[in-house]
Amino acid sequence: MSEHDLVYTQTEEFQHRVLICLANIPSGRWVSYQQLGQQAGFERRARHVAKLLKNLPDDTKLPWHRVVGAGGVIKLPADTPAGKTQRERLASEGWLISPSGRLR
DNA sequence: CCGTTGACTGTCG
DNA sequence: TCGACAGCCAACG
Repeated sequence: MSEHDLVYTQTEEFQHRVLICLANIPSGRWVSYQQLGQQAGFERRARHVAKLLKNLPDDTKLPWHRVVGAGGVIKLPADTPAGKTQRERLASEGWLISPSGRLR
């Protein structure tokens, strides 16, 4: 057994908890990167939450589209595949999206 | 060890 | 409302 098997790093803990919280976000709601990090127990890692989401496999069933910027603003550019997917999904869950990306 | 890099954020003008 | 900017912090080269 290697030392790695014994040490649950901060990073692994962070990723594990964030993904669990992500899976629990109900349809029709959104959370900011920062809020998701806080729910997972990490206060100042909004950017790391973003990085984690970015690295998710394309075929993941996790609701990554419900994670947006503070105040409910979509951060992914509208002219990218992921950006379009996010807008489509949020719209299908009842959100109106202003040109600037703000959810209503 | 150090500078860069982000699906970020709050403050300021 | 919008851009610039300073914090943020692990990962990378």
